[in-house]
Amino acid sequence: MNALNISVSTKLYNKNPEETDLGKRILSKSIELMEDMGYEHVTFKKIGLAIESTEASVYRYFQNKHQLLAYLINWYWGWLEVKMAQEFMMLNSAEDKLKRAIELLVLPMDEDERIPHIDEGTLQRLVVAEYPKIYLTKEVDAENEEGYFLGYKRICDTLGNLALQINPDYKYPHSLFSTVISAAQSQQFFTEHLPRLSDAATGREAIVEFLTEMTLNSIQKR
Amino acid sequence: MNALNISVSTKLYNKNPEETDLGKRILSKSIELMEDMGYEHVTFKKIGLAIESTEASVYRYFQNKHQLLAYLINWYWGWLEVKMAQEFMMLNSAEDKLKRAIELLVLPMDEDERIPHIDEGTLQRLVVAEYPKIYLTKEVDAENEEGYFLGYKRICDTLGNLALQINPDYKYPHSLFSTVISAAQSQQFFTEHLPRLSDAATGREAIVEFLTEMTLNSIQKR
DNA sequence: TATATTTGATAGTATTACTATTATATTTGA
DNA sequence: TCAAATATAATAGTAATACTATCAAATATA
Repeated sequence: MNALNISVSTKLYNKNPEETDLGKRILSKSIELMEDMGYEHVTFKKIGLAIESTEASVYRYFQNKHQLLAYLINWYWGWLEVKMAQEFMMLNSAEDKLKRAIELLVLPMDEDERIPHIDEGTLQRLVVAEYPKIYLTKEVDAENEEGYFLGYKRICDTLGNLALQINPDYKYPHSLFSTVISAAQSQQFFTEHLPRLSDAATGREAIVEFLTEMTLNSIQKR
Repeated sequence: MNALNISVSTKLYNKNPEETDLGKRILSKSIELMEDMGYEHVTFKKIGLAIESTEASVYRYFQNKHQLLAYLINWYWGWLEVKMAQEFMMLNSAEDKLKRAIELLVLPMDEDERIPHIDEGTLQRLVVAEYPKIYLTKEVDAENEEGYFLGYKRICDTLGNLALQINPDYKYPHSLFSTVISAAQSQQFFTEHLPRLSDAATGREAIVEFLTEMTLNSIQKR
């Protein structure tokens, strides 16, 4: 049992990986492998090898690689939600909470030692590199019904509600935060790989500033 | 020869598909197939069948499916750039040009009858559904050097310069427009498949309004 | 008409994404 | 504590995919 448990929809696994040692090794090693060689180059055979077990064992926990990625990404959003809730308790204004949320999305993450089998920093980089792949498929509607995207939707809602506290007339809270969250990811990627698509040569702080300005200017009553 | 020719980097094909009848059929049918069944489910064998030729023929034009998608998406950005240039001639203020650019990104496209082998409307939907897949790979740095993302970068630059005409002190023109362009795509996708991530139940006009507001509020001097 | 190029037809290989089977551990619970 | 249930390891096998190679027929070009 963990000191902290992140809940992920049961549709995202065959057998709950958090409940066994082997399951935890699968999570831990697949984060590492996917971040190292990229989602496309990972196979269940390679994961089996990395966990010193077999391909078949991995299949017992996850139906396929896509489901495994969806699990990991949902776990990340769930964990970020917990993290945000913790930090929001120490802040009063909705504006401060939004600012902090943007920092959490962009700044590097420390390992949460309550959950030793998951390296949150590596997972964050994995999400940056792979995240749109879980919904950009022809199966999106079916998977949406199975709860594949709940984690992400909940975070958008939370932040959208903060925006409405600042300006109850703001018309686009969902669009704004799905945009901000996905920009938080893609600006990190662009800064590293396609710098002409960002102005953040100075690093992550600049991304935070860009997103914070964009968010607050959009919401503001005028 | 076309009345209008969109130039795409020679690194994006083995043999120029615009130069032969078979090549044009490959473009036309692969847009259709990818939009219908999704990138992942398309194979060169299926394209070969659709063009009433063979797998090997498709390989003569493109090294692999990823390169083919990159070609199509670059073609789309090239074409959009031409379209924007045309429309901008009829407008005076930078603000009007930005507004029109956002409409072109979001509103459905009519077929350009100067280019009969490419259905721009279908291609636009393909870009919405698949576009991040061309850069979210471990090969991104190598492919960036080959010019895989030039079309996109040029459009970001053009729009960024318009923003600087409105406010020469604006600090994040590249970040802003890579964000706006990618939000233009993802909001279309979300509206259709994950509506809780957008507020555009009323349709594309709402997306245009959301993006226009966000853009102008971000740029504005204050 | 000779030559070069493009295409069509076919074959073959390595890898991937699974499914199935069975023997052996390990856990559970009566 | 022993029997039953469950989990895992080891292995095998299949269909599809992503290519590469070969060669003859068709077509264009000089």
